[in-house]
Amino acid sequence: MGATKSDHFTDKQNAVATLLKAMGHPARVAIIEYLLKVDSCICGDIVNELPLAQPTISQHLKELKTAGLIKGSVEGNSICYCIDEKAIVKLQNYLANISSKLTLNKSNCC
Amino acid sequence: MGATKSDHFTDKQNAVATLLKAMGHPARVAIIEYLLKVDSCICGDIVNELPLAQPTISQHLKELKTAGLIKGSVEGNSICYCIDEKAIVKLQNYLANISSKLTLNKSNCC
DNA sequence: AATATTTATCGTAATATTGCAATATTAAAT
DNA sequence: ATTTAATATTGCAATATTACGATAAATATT
Repeated sequence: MGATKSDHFTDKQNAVATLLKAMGHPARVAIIEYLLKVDSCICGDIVNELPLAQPTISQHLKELKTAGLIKGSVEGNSICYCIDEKAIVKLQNYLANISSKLTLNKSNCC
Repeated sequence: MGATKSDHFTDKQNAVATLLKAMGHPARVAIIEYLLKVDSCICGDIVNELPLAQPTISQHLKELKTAGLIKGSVEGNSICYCIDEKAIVKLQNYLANISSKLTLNKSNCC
């Protein structure tokens, strides 16, 4: 084996896992942070910012886009990427929900 | 290649990525949700709840534990697992920070 | 002590991910 | 139409992950 058994879990669980996994790599965290830093979605530049080869970054950008964490639109001969706020909010809400349930249940034994 | 170049990124970026990655699998999302559902950290049972073999679950639990998302303590002949609130809060804060910066920068072009 | 129960570890096969060089694609600029 | 610049795709090697059967380790129970 080796393939994740996604069909055994709920759609919600798979959806959340997909988002978390997409962000679960330092290069992709760095990309998100860079997009955040440059404020609006500045085009290009990402390759010069990170210590990775251009094809590698392109691949990471694709993964972030597929997961729905960033959006990209063609802008001249370069491409303009920016964070998709909706995805971030989704994750934020999911974690906030866990967190609030945890603080409610103070019966924790560990 | 194939190994992540963690040494090229900041400690913070690596730390966040590690947490996100640990949660970035449906089985581990399901484990977290189950621990949340049963309120306090009930021991055992996890294997019966999920559609995966016992060694596989044991492995996922280990990953969650290594990442710091859950804590486990021996309780008789079984082991008592529960969510480590600190890790959840860390992720929550990280995403909240991104989110607030995004809503501030309404100069988004996409 | 022997048995049962629970969890961990080992070994291994299947698959996925990461990273990059080489190359292709696309659109702007000359 | 050529050249330049930016991004994507392909192909491939190295490594990591996922999953499970078999087995081990630890503790409870009888």
